[in-house]
Amino acid sequence: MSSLREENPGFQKPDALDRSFFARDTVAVARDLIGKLLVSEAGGRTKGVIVETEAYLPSRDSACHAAKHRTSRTEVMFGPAGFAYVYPIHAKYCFNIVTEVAERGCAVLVRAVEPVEGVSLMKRRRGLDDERRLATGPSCLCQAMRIDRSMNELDLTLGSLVWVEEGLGLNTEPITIKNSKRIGVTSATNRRLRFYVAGNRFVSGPARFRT
DNA sequence: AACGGGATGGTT
DNA sequence: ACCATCCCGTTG
Repeated sequence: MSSLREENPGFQKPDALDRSFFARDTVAVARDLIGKLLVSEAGGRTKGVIVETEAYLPSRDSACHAAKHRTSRTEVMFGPAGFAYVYPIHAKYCFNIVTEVAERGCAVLVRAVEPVEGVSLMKRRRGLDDERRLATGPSCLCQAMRIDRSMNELDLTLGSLVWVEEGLGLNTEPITIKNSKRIGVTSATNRRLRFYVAGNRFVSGPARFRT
């Protein structure tokens, strides 16, 4: 009886992207999230432009957590789109957004943002001054924006605590979105399911993964 | 209860 | 290339 799992169409902030955005093909959502704004009001407001994502597909994707078994950990992935799937790994966290229709088991991992608000807060949380490294990498992003396990199963379309907004892009220049193999994934490596802003310095991975 | 493997990230 | 660190799913 988790109230988080209920859909609340009447209470969403105008700014938050609605469920119809997330309830689409996972690759399309991963690609379209590039350039959008990720906002967190957990312990103070932080905001960043999404510059890197990865798609984890509902079928024939052995790297997707939901692929093998439906367990308590992956339960939220089988619910409606627009909910957060936050899971721990190596004593850190990764932030995902559930996609498509319920029962499929798929999501998009947000791997990096370019900080645009709450930079000093991010610096304090990360213990760093180097802006480039504040929210580059999925677990660094979570630490910078204070996203943790308590946000698992949060409805992001409510526009409360954590949500995604329409962005005007990184700057006035047109951006190029490129794709590559997913980082750290050892199976299903034939598919190019990682999307990133070409040449953006806030994208994670070695140099050849950022150009 | 015990075990092994990560959608990591920082260091060598 | 190595490994600290810890959660989770599986196996016994």
